[in-house]
Amino acid sequence: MARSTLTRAEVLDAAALLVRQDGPGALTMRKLAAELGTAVTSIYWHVGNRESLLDALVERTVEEMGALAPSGRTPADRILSVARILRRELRERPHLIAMVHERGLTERMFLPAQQALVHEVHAAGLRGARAADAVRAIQFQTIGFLLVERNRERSPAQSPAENELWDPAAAPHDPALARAMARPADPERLFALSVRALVRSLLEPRG
Amino acid sequence: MARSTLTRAEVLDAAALLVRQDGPGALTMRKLAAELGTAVTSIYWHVGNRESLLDALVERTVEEMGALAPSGRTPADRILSVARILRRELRERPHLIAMVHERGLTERMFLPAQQALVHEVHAAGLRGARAADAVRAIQFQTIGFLLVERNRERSPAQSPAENELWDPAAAPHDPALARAMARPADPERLFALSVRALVRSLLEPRG
DNA sequence: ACCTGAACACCGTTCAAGT
DNA sequence: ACCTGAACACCGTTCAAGT
Repeated sequence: MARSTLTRAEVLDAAALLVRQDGPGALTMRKLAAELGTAVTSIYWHVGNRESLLDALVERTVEEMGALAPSGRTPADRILSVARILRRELRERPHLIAMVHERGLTERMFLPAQQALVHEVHAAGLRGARAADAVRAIQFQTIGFLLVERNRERSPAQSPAENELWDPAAAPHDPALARAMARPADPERLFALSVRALVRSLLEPRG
Repeated sequence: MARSTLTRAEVLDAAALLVRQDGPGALTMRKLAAELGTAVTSIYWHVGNRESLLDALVERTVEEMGALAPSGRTPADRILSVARILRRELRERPHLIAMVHERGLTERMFLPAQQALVHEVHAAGLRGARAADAVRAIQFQTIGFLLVERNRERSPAQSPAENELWDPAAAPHDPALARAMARPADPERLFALSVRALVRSLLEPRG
């Protein structure tokens, strides 16, 4: 009942599964071999070594981020929709995205989104260097936000917790502010609010 | 010519040196022991194990981020100055900051900055929940920007490079835009521009 | 209280040998 | 062309033993 010969694609699939579940640290050549029912060394024949196996997974992830369709009536709305799509896609593949990030391929992964942003910013009337600045500012903000957000989620047991950090004494004249800082942030809301605020300012006439 | 007895502080110093130079991956218990001229196992007596050694380094970094003094005449200027100080501090300790980030302690590290932001946002007239949102939006943007920026620097050999990604055909009606996208971004400028744009919008009356 | 070497269970990788 | 086991050089960690 032996498998037909092992395939590079099979190796990648099994590896992707391990990484999706428990992150790259959980991907061991020996564990992977056990999963596939082969000798460790066969894997080397198909993918070279661990590093290039991970590279191949990253490459696949970058390709998967291809298509995206903005929606909304105004350029500002459509830009927000692009940001939201990015957010959703990234949140579905946290480990793999982190690996893309580590390999410095974030930019290439975001090219489709970047092109959509260029289109919208142009439609909003921005031109030349100012349009390029706006696209980059939005792109940095979106990606940056997601990196921060992901970090927060990964470590739910902050010490000290936010509410310990913000006792009312910290903002003596505005207890409502202190209370608001002590409450956990709603990332979805904060994300939309931030992108909207930045976009409003960038698309403003003059500048 | 034997050393006087080994010290926890000595272990931390030597470890910090290794990490500052080549990142946490370069910190090996055996290498560290060699550096200190002791047996590997002595280190365990002083710091427990590798993980808690790294934790201790991170703790020290968090403490070092303590003081910061905003400057400038308007709240908006002072907020920008806080963001700039953060940027400078973080750029001086890239590896350690990444470790703080990995351990989910970014928030605690940023508490002093957060408090400064609360002060300025309050001075600008914002109150309650709206002030809290503004503080968080600025904080997320600043930290996020730095994470993205750091990632770019760490991997200068993007493939394909930005200028290959942006040939003039990509933005048919605005060659100036295409040229601007093909040029490398100036992070310092983009950072100031982004923070200013976001702050302007957040501090605006109404909202 | 502090340090030591030996040993254990894990890695990634190479290589000569098989079919 | 594909797979194998043995071996190598590295890890972090534990432990009984020293002083």
